[in-house]
Amino acid sequence: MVYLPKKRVRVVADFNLDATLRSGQAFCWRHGSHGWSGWIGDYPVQISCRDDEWRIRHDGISEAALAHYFQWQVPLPEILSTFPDDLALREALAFAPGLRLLRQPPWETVANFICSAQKQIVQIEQINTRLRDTLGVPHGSFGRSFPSAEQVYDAGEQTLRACRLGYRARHLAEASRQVAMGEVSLEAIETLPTAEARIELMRLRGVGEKVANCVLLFAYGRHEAFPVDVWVERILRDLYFSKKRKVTSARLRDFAASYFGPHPGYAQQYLFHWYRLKKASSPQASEG
DNA sequence: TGGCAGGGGTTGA
DNA sequence: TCAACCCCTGCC
Repeated sequence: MVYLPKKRVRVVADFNLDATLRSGQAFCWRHGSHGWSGWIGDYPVQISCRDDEWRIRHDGISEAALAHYFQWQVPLPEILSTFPDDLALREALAFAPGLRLLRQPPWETVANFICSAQKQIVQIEQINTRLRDTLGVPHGSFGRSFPSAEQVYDAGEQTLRACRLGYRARHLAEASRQVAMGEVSLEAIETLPTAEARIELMRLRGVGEKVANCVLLFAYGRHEAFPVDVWVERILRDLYFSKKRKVTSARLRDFAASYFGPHPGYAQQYLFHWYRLKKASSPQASEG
């Protein structure tokens, strides 16, 4: 265990670190006996919670950057109060109170979700680690930060295949080139309306509608983005539709856009986390 | 211990 | 609309 300097101890209301980091939105955090270790951009960070007090060790990251990443300034109760009052959401909220959507670095988020195609969370975490170990910049004995688009582009597809990305290597190599060459500006996307931002992201190789929505939600803070993957499809069909009738994916998307209010992305994160960890593993899972 | 099915998607025909 | 794409895990 490598310890970073302890520079800050602070208390944050309505913040559930475990649920936030286990909910499948970030892949650079690892839990150990001393809490969570991970990265915020190029900065290694260690966090634990004891006696309702957050103990944060880091190496130079600003307080503003910490708050931005964890979205501590977001009025969570106000957002949750906009959710429709149904049984599933009530259970999901009770299961993980204080779960927050992160604001992760755009390039790292794009790369992670390009690699996520047909992968389980554990496997995405392994790929994230291999990309860091192979291509990232060393930060003392703590490890390596996530490689930039330029570093991934320089590495080339064969190196990415050696990181066991499989067919995703070609996608990530090409996407890194598009970003490194400035064909797609991840900075400019920040200022675009969500619909235009989605189209711009989907110009990247390996980025379809689902990945684009993940990036919009987890990197750009667009709570209106609603990624529909096989889990979310499963959840919506199970909880909100009759199992006897076939429901198309397009119908599910329309339903989500109109049903969950102004923050559907937040709602899906609570449902996803709850359903994946609790409901799917319970004997009643198929009873709906 | 090895074979097999399937997984948090995208692309291109 | 559908096959192809790679690798890993769980199951038998």
